[in-house]
Amino acid sequence: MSDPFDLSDSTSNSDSVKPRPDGPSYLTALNEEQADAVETVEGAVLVLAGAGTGKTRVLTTRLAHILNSGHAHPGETLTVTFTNKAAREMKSRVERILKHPLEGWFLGTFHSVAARILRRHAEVVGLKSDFLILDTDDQLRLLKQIIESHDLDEKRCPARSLSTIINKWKDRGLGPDQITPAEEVAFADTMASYLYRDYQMRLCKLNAADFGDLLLHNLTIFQNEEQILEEYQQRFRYILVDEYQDTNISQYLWLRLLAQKHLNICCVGDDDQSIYAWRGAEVNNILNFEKDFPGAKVVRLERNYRSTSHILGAASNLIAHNENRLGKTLWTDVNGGEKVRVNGLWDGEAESQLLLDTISDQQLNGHSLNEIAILVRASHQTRPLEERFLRTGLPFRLVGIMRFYERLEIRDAIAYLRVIAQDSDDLAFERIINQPKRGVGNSTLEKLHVVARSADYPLIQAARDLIESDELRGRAKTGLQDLIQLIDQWRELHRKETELPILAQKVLENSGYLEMWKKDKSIQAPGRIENLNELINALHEFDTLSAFLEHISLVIDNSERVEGDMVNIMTLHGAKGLEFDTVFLPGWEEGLFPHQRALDEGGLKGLEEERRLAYVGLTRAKHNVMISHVANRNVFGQWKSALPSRFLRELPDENIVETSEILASGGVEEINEDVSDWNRPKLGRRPSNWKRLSQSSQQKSNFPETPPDPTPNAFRIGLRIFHQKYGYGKILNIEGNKLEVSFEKAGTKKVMGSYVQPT
DNA sequence: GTACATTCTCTTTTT
DNA sequence: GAGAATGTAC
Repeated sequence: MSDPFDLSDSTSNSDSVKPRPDGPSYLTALNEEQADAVETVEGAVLVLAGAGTGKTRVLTTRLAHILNSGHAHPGETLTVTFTNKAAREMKSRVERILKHPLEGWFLGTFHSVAARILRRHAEVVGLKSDFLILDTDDQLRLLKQIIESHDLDEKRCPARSLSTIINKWKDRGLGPDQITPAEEVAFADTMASYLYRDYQMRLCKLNAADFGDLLLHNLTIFQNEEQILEEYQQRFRYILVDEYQDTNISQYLWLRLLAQKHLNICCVGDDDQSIYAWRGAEVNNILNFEKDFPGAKVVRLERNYRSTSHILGAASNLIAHNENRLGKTLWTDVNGGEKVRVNGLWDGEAESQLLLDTISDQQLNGHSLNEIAILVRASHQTRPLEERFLRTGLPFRLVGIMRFYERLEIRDAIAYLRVIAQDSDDLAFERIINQPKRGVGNSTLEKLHVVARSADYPLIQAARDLIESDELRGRAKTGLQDLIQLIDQWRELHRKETELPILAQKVLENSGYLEMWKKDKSIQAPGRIENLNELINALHEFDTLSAFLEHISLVIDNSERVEGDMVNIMTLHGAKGLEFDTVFLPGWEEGLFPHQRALDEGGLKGLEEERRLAYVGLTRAKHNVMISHVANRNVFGQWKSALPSRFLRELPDENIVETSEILASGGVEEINEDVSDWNRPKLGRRPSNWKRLSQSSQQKSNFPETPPDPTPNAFRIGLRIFHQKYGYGKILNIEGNKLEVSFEKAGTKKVMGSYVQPT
């Protein structure tokens, strides 16, 4: 069975390889450019590797070659990737080439390597080596508290915006002291840098670091303690970097500091696949490489071993519309193949249906479902697909959409464990204090905060003190007392080195947390209990609680079921680095893809990044691509009419086959006019007057999701109608396109005529 | 003061 | 359609 996560090149490129009688066998499988990139061991090397040109092969072979040829011991190499998946893959492939397992080297994500270094020198930046790594959710809670503590209006100064601002500063390597007045942004009357400083102080008190801190603290350590920097510079004789186009400034500075001594750095990347600018990635890092490392060797990999010429043609033409790129010409000698299919459909329902039908056909024709992927722009697009898959009974897996460790119940359970591990973990304590309900509400919590703040000690300590005093009474007091007692018991178990699964089991049972979900009769509850059991199960793999907590904060991998033959559903971002026989790309509509927000916030740059995303999507496919767009999409429970994505216009006719069930009168021509005008109207603002060519999909499905017919209904008073949300009702009055309706269940409401249907 | 019901706002992508 | 913020009932 094929493994969907196998990053190996689909096609062996042995046919194109000139015989290379010299050197070890792993080198003989490379083409000329690849071999050049691998064998240029000394000095700085930039490998510009287009999609499907054997990038991973080059990186792994190069590392194996450095080790095998005696240039360095594993401990003298540093290899950084962006995802744990990529790191794992790289490790196993290098070990496969060398035919023995390796230990003690630095191979991992930027964040995990930085965390490892930071733990060794935490005291330099005022942390203890067992500092806690906060994830996005924790960070947001903390910022919210800080905003509240300064009596700022949360509506006008949302924690989310502040986190974006602070993260951006951190991505650029700027600590609170480096924020110049010119850097200050409009947030709460230029209080952002002040709040940033406050936030960092809070983190320090909590003995915690957020994702950005891992790199930023590393930089501080390197800049302040020269001998520590030198130690690492000396140690890392060879540095390898994957996905260099995605590095942000602090990662870039980090790499540059580390590489300064030996200057043996090899970065692999593709500017056309840079899709993380929103996260601070700086494409200039790749564009400036030769300036940063004078005399650097640049190797271009342009021979594509993955896709057919039609797919490559479509992708190349699309990406050629970007102005900001180094420019590469991918080529293949695999000619022909099937053209890229483009389908216009009436609504999301019809789209899902078409996808499922096509997939069923492929399955009948003996295709492996593992080799099929549906790549969406935004994760909420997966839900209607899921429902359709479940109804049809076709197996599927969601890759990276709902991360296991981000689930509510898992986060709660982990919070319990965190409280056991660290007294100072206020965030975790706050999370579990009234979960399950034990009568400790907001006002009690506020009292705890006041005490903790004035005495400058952890929340849990404040709880202990308040129980002793007369401040609390009733259920708040007993509830809190019981909780503290339980925590002390659990800590005792932990001290006695109770096995983690047993400890967790006891925690979940004694706390009543498990019971809470057992009593819950919502549909999700059984699934949550299952997840909790899965968590207990996962704990078997860890010896200590702190090892587990470290794992979850950085290796937030999904516990996906990889086994079995299933269709892969994931976001375009999540698909980078993967490849499949058949790729479905639904939702190519203006506003969704390119996403309106990317355009609003990023302008032309935003558009170009969206286009790169489209390029990434297309180039995942080996043999078949099917793109689809719909005329009506239900966003938010509201029907919006949508125009086909401008990207469709950028695919050459000779590489595509277009079929459409819809016909636009007005609107579609407008999309053709001026490609450089990125500022399109918002999704559905302009009526597009779609006409359905076939009624088939409407007849097939009489689900309430069916969008309103675009032709105006002849409403009259007394007509019985159906509304999606309110159900059946009678029209009482008509004012323009607004109707006053007396609903059978929901009472009298005013609704838009376009949202009701005559029955 | 807490728990429950209701309203209101957002949803791009992630280590 | 969910999660949080707000309002209302104990």
